[in-house]
Amino acid sequence: MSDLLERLRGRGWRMTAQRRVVAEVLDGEHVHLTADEVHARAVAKLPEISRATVYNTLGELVSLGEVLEVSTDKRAKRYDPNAHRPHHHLVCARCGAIRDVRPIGNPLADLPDSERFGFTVSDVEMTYRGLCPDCASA
Amino acid sequence: MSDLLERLRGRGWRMTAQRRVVAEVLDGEHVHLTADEVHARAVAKLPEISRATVYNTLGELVSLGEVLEVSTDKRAKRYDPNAHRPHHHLVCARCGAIRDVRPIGNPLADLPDSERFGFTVSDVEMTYRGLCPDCASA
DNA sequence: TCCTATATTGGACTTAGTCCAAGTCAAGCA
DNA sequence: TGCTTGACTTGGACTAAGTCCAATATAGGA
Ligand SMILES: [Mn+2]
Ligand SMILES: [Mn+2]
Ligand SMILES: [Zn+2]
Ligand SMILES: [Zn+2]
Repeated sequence: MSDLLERLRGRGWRMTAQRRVVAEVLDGEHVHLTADEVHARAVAKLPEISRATVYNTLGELVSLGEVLEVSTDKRAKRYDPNAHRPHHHLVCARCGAIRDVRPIGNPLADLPDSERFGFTVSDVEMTYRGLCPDCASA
Repeated sequence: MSDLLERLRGRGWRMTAQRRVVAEVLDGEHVHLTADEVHARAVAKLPEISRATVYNTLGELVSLGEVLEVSTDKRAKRYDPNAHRPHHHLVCARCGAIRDVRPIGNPLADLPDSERFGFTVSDVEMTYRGLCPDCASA
């Protein structure tokens, strides 16, 4: 994620301890944390970081296209650092576990003109639901 | 929607003025109202109906499978009476207009085993995004 | 018509998130 | 290296969406 920090510096960002910590927390694959989870992990590394700064930083990262907001459940938004390789999500209906998935085919092409109601369709978001191995065997 | 009222009576529901009004408000196609919108329209017909009752009734309808909860934007949940014919949604990114759509093919089959991570996948929810005719021409 | 389990109500409470005025500090410059 | 300053951070107040509850009302069966 230090390439992320580089890109941000390139865009004129001041490199503060808070922003560095948020970027660190958002590192890895299958990472889909809520703002409060990001805050909790950030506090572990930098105790004085505020909720407001976490929200600010996440919002900035989203509007720069470096992080995606996903709303797979009906609760808090989740923040997904895997923004540069398009993907969809598979969610456990019981425990909430989330995985990144890449279905085959092009779902945009599967919406016939007669079902477009004159819209200019540019994007599709898919959420698969089911039970993860742990929850299925319990 | 009076067949809905019949089904509810059959399930032992007391038929109150409040429940009748909520059911009336949720009538039609392409209906995707928030709880507050349902409440506002219900108040127009039955001024003394409370927010709590609207939430209670919507929750009951959802758990009976008569109404779907959809979260197409990141704001309030929307309530969709079109629960008996499976469908997906097409949302205008600018004004929020929502249409019911039926893509061709079976998106469940498009998720290869190697992308299932051992999950038992049972369902998929698709949200197409774009601009509605009005917003595209503005 | 009466009775009572079921439904409704208003308001307090919670959760997720936004906003702001005041204080702090990163980074360019002397 | 030390100043300066505008960008950044902070805590707390505020909002929106939704839940919960004790008190009250009523649908529908006896
Ligand atoms: Mn993801
Ligand atoms: Mn719908
Ligand atoms: Zn699970
Ligand atoms: Zn529109």
